[in-house]
Amino acid sequence: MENLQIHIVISDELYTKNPESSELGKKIVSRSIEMIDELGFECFTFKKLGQSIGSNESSIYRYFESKHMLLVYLNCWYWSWVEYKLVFATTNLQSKEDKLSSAINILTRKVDVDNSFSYINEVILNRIIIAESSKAYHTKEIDSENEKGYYKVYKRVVQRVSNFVSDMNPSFEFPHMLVSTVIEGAHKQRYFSEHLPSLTDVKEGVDVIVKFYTDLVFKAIK
Amino acid sequence: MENLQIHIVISDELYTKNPESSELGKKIVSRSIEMIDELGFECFTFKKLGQSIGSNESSIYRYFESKHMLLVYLNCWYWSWVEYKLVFATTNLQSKEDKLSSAINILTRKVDVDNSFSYINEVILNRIIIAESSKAYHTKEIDSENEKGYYKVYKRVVQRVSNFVSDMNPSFEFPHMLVSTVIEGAHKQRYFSEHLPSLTDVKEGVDVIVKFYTDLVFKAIK
DNA sequence: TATTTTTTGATAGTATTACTATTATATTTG
DNA sequence: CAAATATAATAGTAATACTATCAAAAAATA
Repeated sequence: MENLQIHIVISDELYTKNPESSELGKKIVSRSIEMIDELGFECFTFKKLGQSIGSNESSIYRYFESKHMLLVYLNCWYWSWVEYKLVFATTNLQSKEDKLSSAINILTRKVDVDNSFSYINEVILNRIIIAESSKAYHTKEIDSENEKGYYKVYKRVVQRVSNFVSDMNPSFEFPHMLVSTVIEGAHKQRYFSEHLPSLTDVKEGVDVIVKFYTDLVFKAIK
Repeated sequence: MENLQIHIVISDELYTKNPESSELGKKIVSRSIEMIDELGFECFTFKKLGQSIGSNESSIYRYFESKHMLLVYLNCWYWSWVEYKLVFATTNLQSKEDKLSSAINILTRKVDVDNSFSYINEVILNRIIIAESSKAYHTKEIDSENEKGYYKVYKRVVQRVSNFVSDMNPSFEFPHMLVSTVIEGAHKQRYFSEHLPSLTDVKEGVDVIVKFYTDLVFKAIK
């Protein structure tokens, strides 16, 4: 893919000070992605992050209210990026089948390097979204946070692909369920294939996840 | 369902002292289910649990090493109970279709009261499994804990239903992926329907989740 | 260039968590 | 009734997830 220097804009409700507005802010985001991946979300702390980037804990709190909000921010960044990929890949496609299968491909494939967004490593970000993102919304605050719009990008991605499903088969009753099942399922399968492989049918070397979910969708809506 | 007083046996690696061996132990389990549901796993602590059951924090630690291990225990109890339901519902069924659709029904339906297990409320337990169980295995310790067998019951449930899938269509390549997608998907859809309804197509009153996943499976393996 | 404003760093402090350790007191069992 | 076991009470620890304050550095502006 080309190196378009595109900018992903994140709603200012998700941060206290925009991390894109300074070098320190970008360092906080990029290093936090690496550290959450290395340590897991539970063991990751702002203190450790500060030490690792040669900055102070209190400075990080000036960008993000809490590590929870940082995870919400990363989640939003990730889905904005997926949405961009999705729109980019499906615009100008003529056939409805191609649009849908291209969308499923984007949602279920293994993420590879994208140099359009310099300070964020999408491969690692994808790994932490798979492993940790559910901790952002499996909390007692989900309803109030949803009202504040924290998850609207994710919902928009589901809506876009649901529209492709409905375009193919307008009488199919469950497009949103199908699409959210595919997205969440593909993530789970990648996690399982690494840690609980008997819950999958992934063979070494071959990436069957895209194929599995593509077949599933096209058969479901037939 | 009949009131068979059946006993679910949990591997002794999951507790320090068997909670079924005393009144206090049973109280710990039953009240912890309620409290995790009320407070969420993050805000639930052994101290609060102790206060609530009129017992001491240190006494609870004598049964469970940590609140993480308690969650693993509850997870295991839940899947052992599902496995029992599954075997009970499918034994003696003659047709392969009936076996599979009965299994999908067990895995995706809304749980209702079961008085066979006196001190555990399965309705609430189901709710916390949906909302909190992923926190048990989305940790950095997953691989070592999997080796210790903490997730073997869940894997056995997936295996059993995968066998039904393979019985129906021996050439279907991805039975485990299909079954784990259905189980995880149905849980997610129940969570979404309550908190992020735009990710689903659930209408008030009607339970479409069972129908959706049943259709999905039968179309997938055709 | 000087001054003001903004940003960052350093330090200290708090309440809570997730435990461990010790000892005393009940309760059960032989 | 004695011995063993289970539970309760209390204290203590290191770490977490912050907040508050103030000084120093850097950037913006006059």
